[in-house]
Amino acid sequence: MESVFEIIAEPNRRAILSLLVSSQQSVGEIERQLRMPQPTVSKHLRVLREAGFVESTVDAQRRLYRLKPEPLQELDAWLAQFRRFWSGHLDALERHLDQMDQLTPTKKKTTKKKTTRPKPIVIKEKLK
Amino acid sequence: MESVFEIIAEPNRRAILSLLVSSQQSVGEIERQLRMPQPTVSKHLRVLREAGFVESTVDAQRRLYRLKPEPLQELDAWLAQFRRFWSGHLDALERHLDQMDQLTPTKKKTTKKKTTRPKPIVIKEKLK
DNA sequence: TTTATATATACCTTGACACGTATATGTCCA
DNA sequence: TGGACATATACGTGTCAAGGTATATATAAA
Repeated sequence: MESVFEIIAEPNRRAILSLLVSSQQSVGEIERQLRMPQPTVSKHLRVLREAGFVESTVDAQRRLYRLKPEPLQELDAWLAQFRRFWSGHLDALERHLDQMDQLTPTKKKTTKKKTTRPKPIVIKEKLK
Repeated sequence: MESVFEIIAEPNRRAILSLLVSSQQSVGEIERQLRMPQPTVSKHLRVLREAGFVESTVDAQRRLYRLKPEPLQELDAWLAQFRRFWSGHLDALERHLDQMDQLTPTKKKTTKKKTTRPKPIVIKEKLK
């Protein structure tokens, strides 16, 4: 369980991270919101903590976990080398994501209206 | 091997992706540059192909593999939810990355000069 | 101090996947 | 047509991580 990549490969861990993005949570709160057994939550939190994704503070019996930015920024840094590449493929991105929307229906099937999606940010910096 | 995240969890696959970012490569070229056995390369390429990370064209006996942007963009999209969060922690990022530099010595230990690093891009768009 | 609540950890089992070795498939060239 | 070259796949093996169940630790509350 070395790399950032292996850590986020686990869906439950990603769920925990996404949950913590809004605010810090106790183990019990995570447990309830994600409907996973308490030992599972604790074990994943341990992995996340040891990898630097989260940190915790003690509040009586509770432990409050909150997000730490560095590992995710590291992931972002890795991804940077590809941004230059895909800047030439923005149209393909639109098609791909719109297709994802089709496959994951949101509310009800109304008339297909053109999805307004924020333009991706293209980074132009020079990469080694 | 469902998700994008599991695909890139494997170091050799990440190496292949990084290699393909410059230009398309044949299996043999990848094999030589990354010094991994040919079946290993082929198997990883298969995984990458089935997950949409790469595509190949036939050139006589060779197969030329090139990058496709969509899955990596999907990863980028997932990461987006955290950017707003870490925009308040830019200083911590600097410290973290500079620390990484320390641990991975580049040329020789000269006097510590302030590393010039391009400012991270902060995305201000609204996220659900 | 007992009991309840909150969290962490130990142990076991299972399954997935990465690797190595061998071989199959396919294309070029002599 | 028969090898040489390039790539893909099949099979057996070992490792490792995730889950379940049980239990340990620690703090609050009665």
